[in-house]
Amino acid sequence: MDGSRDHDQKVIINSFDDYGEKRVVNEMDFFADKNCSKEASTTFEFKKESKFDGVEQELHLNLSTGLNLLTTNVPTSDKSTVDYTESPRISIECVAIKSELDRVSTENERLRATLNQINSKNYSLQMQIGALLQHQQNIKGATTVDQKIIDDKDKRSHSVLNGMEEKSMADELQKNFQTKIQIEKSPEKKFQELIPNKVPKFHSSSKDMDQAEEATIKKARVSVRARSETPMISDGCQWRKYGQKMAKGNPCPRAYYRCTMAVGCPVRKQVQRCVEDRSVLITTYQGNHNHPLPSSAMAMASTTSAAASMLLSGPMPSADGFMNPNVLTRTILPYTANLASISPSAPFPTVILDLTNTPTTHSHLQILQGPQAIAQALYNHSRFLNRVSDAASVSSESSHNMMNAATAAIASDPNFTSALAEALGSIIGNINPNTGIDSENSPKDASESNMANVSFARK
DNA sequence: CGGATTTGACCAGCGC
DNA sequence: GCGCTGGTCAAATCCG
Repeated sequence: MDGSRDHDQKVIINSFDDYGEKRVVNEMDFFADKNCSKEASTTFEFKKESKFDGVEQELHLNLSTGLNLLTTNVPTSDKSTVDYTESPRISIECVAIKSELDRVSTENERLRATLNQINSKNYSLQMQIGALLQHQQNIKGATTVDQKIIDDKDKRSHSVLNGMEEKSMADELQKNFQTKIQIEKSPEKKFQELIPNKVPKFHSSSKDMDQAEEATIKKARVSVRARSETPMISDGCQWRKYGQKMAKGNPCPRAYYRCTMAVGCPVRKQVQRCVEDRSVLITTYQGNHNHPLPSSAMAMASTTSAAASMLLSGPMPSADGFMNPNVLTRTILPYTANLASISPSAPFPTVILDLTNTPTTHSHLQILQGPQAIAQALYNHSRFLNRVSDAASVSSESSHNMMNAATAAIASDPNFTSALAEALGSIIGNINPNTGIDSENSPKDASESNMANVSFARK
């Protein structure tokens, strides 16, 4: 929460809740003329704004403190100076309010940390469930994901009817998962055979698996396409150029940068103009930062980190020759099968975020029209999470909240790049969307885009 | 003068 | 083995 006090003694407080929605404490005006009456008590108006499907929703919450903070001693002609010696009560109560705000803020931080932990664990479990269901679907064919969820739901309902306690249900689910894991081991080997040689292979032992996942995360890339006349988009990080090469098939040179915000930070990025449209700048990020990031850099860094995690959830063979990289492919965008696909030309697992408003000629790319389409896609994923959450006896509220967060972030944030990154981050789950998004340091051109494309590439 | 950029050299992976 | 390509290194150069 940040606040500022203008010369009229009106305290304006903007805050971002756990899901990135901007909350405006619209009025906290201790000394406005209209409040200068003995009967006046300080009113905090919390105005929560969100936008979905073009409908602006506002939640007004008026809180009356019951404190009469105004006195007739306050000169209305000079509101910027308050004689606290004449009104010691004002000073004391201001301090009390500030103390209370600090306490609430601290409590909020603590709850947020707890919520993040829960969300992280929840997401991890959900992804495991999704991956298992996906495997099951591919193997058995006839059994759909929805059917499995319905089955799980039926089991849970049946258990509830039988008076089983939640712990028993959890145990049952856990047993089911363990059984599924054993069942899926064989198909996993089968799947490995389908992976091209360039793809880091998933090994059977857990130790090797960890190493493979770590290596994959390091190699996983996030490519951002955005219109920009500048040679490099501003993403909040400090970069040092260490090389430039002419890439095959592109007359524009490719520049290589490394993060210089900390010694030994492994993050690299490549910047190159699109051969098809020189106004489009392609920025490819690789690696995870090993140091704290400023809020202005958090959105993009979170996206790259989330993308690496996404790619780790495992690709799936598909009938069209491409390989859908993970369960997210069919959950976040279940009705746009070609949107998330594998590009045979990508040397590393790559997530492509297309923030331009021009359709590309890539056969595997598909354009979503506007923020609402993104929100719809995210909503689809949210629905999936809801179903899985239900099946796993986990509250679906968090998924709804994620949807709201994603929608609000995309629809309300004037900086579309940050909004998309934030939305993705909140969906992926292991990112704290409350870390501030600095719209001033983000590329202007991205904010002008009203169209986005998310695709996945892996080879 | 120190940090950033430029640019040719070098290396590794891959396909033929 | 050789050539091609992508990625990185490091000396030279630039710049504030």
